[in-house]
Amino acid sequence: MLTNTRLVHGQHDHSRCVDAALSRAEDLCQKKNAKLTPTRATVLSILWQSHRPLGAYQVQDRLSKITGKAIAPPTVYRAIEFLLRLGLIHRLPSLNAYIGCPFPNSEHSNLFMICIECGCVAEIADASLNTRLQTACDKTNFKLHSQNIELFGVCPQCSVPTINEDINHV
Amino acid sequence: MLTNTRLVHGQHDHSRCVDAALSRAEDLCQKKNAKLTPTRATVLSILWQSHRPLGAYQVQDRLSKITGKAIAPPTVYRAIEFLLRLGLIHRLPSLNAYIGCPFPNSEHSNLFMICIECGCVAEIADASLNTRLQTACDKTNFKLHSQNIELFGVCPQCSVPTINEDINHV
DNA sequence: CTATTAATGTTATATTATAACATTACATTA
DNA sequence: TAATGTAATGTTATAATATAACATTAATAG
Repeated sequence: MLTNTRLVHGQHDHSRCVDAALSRAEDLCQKKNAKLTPTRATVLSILWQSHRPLGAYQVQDRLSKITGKAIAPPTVYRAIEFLLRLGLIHRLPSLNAYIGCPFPNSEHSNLFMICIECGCVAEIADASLNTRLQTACDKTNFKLHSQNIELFGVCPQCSVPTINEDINHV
Repeated sequence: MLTNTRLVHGQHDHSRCVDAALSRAEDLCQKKNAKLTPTRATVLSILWQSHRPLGAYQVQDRLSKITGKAIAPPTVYRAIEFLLRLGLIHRLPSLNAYIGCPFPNSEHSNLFMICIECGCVAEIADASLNTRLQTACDKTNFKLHSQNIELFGVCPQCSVPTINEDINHV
C-alpha cells in the first residue's frame, strides 16, 4: 500500500514536497514532450502549498497575487486541465477542488482520505483494494476504465489532538 | 454482494422499480416520522424514471412539466436534500447528478458503476470491499465516516451490443 | 382556534466551469 | 530571416450548478 499519509498528517519540511512535485513534473513533461510553462508550474506549486485541495477560484486568487496581474478563469482551468491530463494533480469531485498527486507515475487507485475536520487529503494506492474492485466489476461484467474513491473521516492528527499540536497543520 | 446491476442492464418492467422505490420511501418516512410530500414524492419518482442520474435542472424541467407550473431551483434542491438525508437517493459528485438508491435500508458502500457509453448507473453494496477499505483506514489511523466510490467503465449491455438490442436501454 | 413549526414560494445571487474568438509566443523550414 | 503553422495565453461573455435570505402558506400541537 502506497500512501503519503505520513507526510500529510505529520510534521515535515513541506518545501521538500513542493520541490519534489515540481521536479517530478519537469521529468514527466520532458518524457511526454509537454511544456511546463510558468503558469502551469505556478499552478502546480500553488496546489502543493498544502496538503489540502483548492478550488479553481482559490487558485485564481493566488496566481493573481503571485504574478501581480489579473487572471481570468480560463487561464486557471487550462493549467488545471493540463496538469490533470498528465496525472500531476487530481480533481476531488465532491469538493470541486484540486490537489497535487504525490505519485503521478505509479499505477494508483485514485483513493483519497479526506479529513472532515481539517480538510487535509491523503492519497492511497492499494493494489489489493484494486483487485477487490476489479473482482466486483468482473462479477457484473463491467469493464472498468477509471475510478474515483473518496473516503470521508477524521485524520490521525485531528482524532488525537494534544495541547501542543498544531491542529491546523499544513 | 448486493447490487441492482441486473435490473439496470437488463430488460425489465421498469414501472415496478418506480413503484418499489415509492413504496420503500413511504415506509421509511413513516418509520422516521418524515413527510413524503407531493413534491418530494414526485422528485423521487422523476429520479427513478430511468437508471440514469439526472441533474438538478433536469429534475426541475420534469417537475415543472408534471405539475404544469414554474418551479424554482430551491424547490428542487430542497426535495433533493430531503431525499438525500433519508438515503433514498444519492448524489454522484463527478456528474453533479442524482439517482435513486435501490436499497436505502441496507448498510451499503455507496459504490457506483457508471457506464461511460450509455450513462446508466448500477449500485453495489459489497461487504468484503468495505472491509478492505476499513483495513486501509485502520492502517493509517483514519476514522472512516462515509464514502463515495465512483467506477467508470462500460456496462454489460454496451460492451456486447447485438443488432437486436436496444443500446439506449432504460 | 391560535401559536408554532414545517414546508414551500420568490427573488436574487454565489460558485464553478466553459464557449468563442483574439492575440501572442514559439518552433520549423523554405 | 521571413513566412507559416501550432501551441499557449488573453479576453469577454455566459452557461451550469447551487444556495442565501426572506415571504408566504400549510400542518400540527396545545
